[in-house]
Amino acid sequence: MARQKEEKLRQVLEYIQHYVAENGYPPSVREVGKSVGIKSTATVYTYISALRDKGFLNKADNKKRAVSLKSNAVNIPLIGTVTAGQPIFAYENYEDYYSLPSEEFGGDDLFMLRVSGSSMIEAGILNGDKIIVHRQENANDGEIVVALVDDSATVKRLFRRDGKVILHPENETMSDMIFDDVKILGKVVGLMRSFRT
Amino acid sequence: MARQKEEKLRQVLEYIQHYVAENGYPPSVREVGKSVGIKSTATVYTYISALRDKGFLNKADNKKRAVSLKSNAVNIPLIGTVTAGQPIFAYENYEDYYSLPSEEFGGDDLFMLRVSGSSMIEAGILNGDKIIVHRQENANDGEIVVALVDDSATVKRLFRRDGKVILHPENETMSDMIFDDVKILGKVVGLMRSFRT
DNA sequence: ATTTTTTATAAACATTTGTTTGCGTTTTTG
DNA sequence: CAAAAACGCAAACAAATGTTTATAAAAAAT
Repeated sequence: MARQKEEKLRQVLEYIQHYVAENGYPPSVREVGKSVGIKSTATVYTYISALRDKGFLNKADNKKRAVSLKSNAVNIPLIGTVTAGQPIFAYENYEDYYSLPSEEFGGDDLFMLRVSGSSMIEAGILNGDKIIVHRQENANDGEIVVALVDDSATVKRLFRRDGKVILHPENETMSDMIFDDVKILGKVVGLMRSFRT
Repeated sequence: MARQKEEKLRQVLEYIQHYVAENGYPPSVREVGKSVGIKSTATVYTYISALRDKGFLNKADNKKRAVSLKSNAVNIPLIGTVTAGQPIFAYENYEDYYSLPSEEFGGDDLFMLRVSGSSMIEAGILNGDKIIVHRQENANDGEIVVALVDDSATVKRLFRRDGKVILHPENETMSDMIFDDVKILGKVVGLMRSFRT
């Protein structure tokens, strides 16, 4: 009966996936059992635990319907407004969620920002674009970063020269900003644009 | 106390959205209450019921954590390769799925394509970008389209002059392509870029 | 100010559901 | 075939959680 188990595990996982897709919330242990043809909740329980141990899903202890699939998507919040004083990751600032494949934008601490202005036009970042930012306090020379200048977030390419920090706009008509120090909010790792109005 | 209610409803809905995005499964009534600052489960219960009645979410009776959001996302397939003979929307060509907010990219018949080449660089469309395309056979003057030229998909701005179709690259170093007729695959409605390797 | 309506609370109740335990059954192993 | 391991089951238990009811507090209306 060694093979049976693998087969059952697959069935259970598949059912959970379907159930979540259909209902928007996870199934209970008993619902899984009924559908897969297992009469004991204990058996289902061990299967689900096994799936968790193998890393196919997440499971919170003692909570009802608290399994979730390891999806290959990350949910990234769009930050409405960056306020200087408050932490970026405060719920109140979340305007929307975007769900993107994690292979591409993987990792934690991601957020999105709406770009205003055309200072990065030559890097292909236009006014109105939404940039995907990895939150970090530092960045390497030449990387595109989001920095806090005058209490608002600005996107520029970062350089360090002679102990100074240079925020370089990719736009011929604009000139570099030079600082002794600058607060970096994160590094730009992606971008999204909509041509709709 | 008339206004309070609307505000609380909004808070509850927002919290549920955040919770689901973070955890993959819905919150319990008590968790909602704790976060929104309502001490009675009964109050939360009425709010959730109200949200269901107003159509903001689905809710199953007597089940734990069985609320689900009315999904506002569209799943858009990334088309691996465009083959001249075969229909674009053949499953075999689907390379991945991207789930994006429908307010922004709403509608059916959307697909994504990977851009190769830099013919649209001045429109902010770079080599390696993924464009979001609405499938349609026609487009208006001045719109950016995906057209089939020599059995492969190309992205250009479309113009019609004197009965001819002009595919105009947004790149100084390249020149227009002029045809009597051209097969249009769709109109570009969005774009996604990843700065990762 | 008084009445009415709305909103919030606490407490109790009813179910669902996660988890554990012990025992039977099947499959594998030697 | 016998022993061991793996698997499944039922039943019971323990929590978490949805739901209802009666009551208090607050806000709005009169």
